Amino acid sequence: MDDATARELVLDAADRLYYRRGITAVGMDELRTAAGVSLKKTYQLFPSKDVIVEQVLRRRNNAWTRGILARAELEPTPRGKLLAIYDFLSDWFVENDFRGCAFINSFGELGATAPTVAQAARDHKSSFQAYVAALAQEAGAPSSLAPQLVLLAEGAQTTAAILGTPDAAAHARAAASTLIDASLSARVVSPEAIPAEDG
Amino acid sequence: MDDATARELVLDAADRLYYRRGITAVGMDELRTAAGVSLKKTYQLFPSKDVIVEQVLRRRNNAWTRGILARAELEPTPRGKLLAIYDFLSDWFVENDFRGCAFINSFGELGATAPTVAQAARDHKSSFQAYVAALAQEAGAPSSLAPQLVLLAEGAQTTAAILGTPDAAAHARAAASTLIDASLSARVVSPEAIPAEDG
DNA sequence: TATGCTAGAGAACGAACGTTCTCGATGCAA
DNA sequence: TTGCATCGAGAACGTTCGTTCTCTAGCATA
Repeated sequence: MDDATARELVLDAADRLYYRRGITAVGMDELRTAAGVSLKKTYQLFPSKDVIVEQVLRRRNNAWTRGILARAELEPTPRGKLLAIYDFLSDWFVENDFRGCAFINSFGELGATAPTVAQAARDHKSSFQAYVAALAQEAGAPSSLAPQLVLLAEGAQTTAAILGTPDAAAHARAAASTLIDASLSARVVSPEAIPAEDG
Repeated sequence: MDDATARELVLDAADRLYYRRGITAVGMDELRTAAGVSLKKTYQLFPSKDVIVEQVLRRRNNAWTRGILARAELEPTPRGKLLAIYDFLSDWFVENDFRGCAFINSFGELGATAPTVAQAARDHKSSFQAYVAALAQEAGAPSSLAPQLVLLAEGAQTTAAILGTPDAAAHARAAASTLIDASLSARVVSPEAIPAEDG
């Protein structure tokens, strides 16, 4: 078996199992069985379980970013791209194996004892914050809007996970829409942001 | 030593240690040392670690409810009581040992494998939802408001925990204020909700 | 066919867990 | 003082974990 494909098999299985049951609850033996890669080979490819966890989280972050961007591309306006975040969440929440945000979960599980896990969660959340902030600025909103929209997205993820209510995404979307409108109507419009009128 | 005080010592220490480092990371030996109660006595008072976890979460829920209600009592209006939630969060986030919502954390850690933990998290979150819904109704807001305010509170807790940014509470409060105002100005006013005017 | 080499299955190891057991010290009633 | 019940400290037990080691089967090459 190719090393690259073995690596992928391990990370695929680890992502699935860790997300479903938690990181601590899944031992290397179970991971090996699920991945179909021998324990020896697994330890040749990854020096320790910690490294597997780290790489799983990095892959999750990439997948999240790709998903958000793909949804945003369907929308022409910054406002639409911002609201697309909650459409992305809505699709995610109704998936059968949805169990909340992997970064929030792993932070709760290991954040206090595993610095790399805590750092991965921070990186993920702050890159999401930066993305929302850039879009909000494009939309001409004051800088206070972005952190508010982020809170709605984060709250929707934990609420949908714990209470099992996928409609948290719709509530978040409606609130976001209200906040965007309020921030745009209240802003001080800079001259160059006013579109030129023809005629 | 009295049984009741021993029980309290164990639960106090368990609450502190579990919250700081996670439930799985704290063994019974460390708990016994921190509580100053012998292992034998601990197992006389609690049949298993699971039961300790369960009672710790119940106590946390009670403390949360008391804290929220105490803050609300300072405010005369339903609107003020709703915003008091975020003032409560603000005070909490700047505490030295703040590490997020214990229910979100323990759900992420054990929710998938320990049904009683998942249930405790659900109970906590749904009782908070009911509290916010009652206040929103008192304020005369449509039923769509409460879930939105809840998302802000949940998002603020995870964001403040992971990113270490206590200002998440202020962002949530500002957003809540906007959402409350928007929902009240847009509502269909029932006749008896209009205050009588003198003169 | 003989010989290295590789790789997989799973045994083995040391540590840590939750829980139980042992044993010596202590306190109190008679 | 003696006998007895209780209690704390920590050893012990069985299990599980992450990680390493052993052993055997298969395979390519001479």
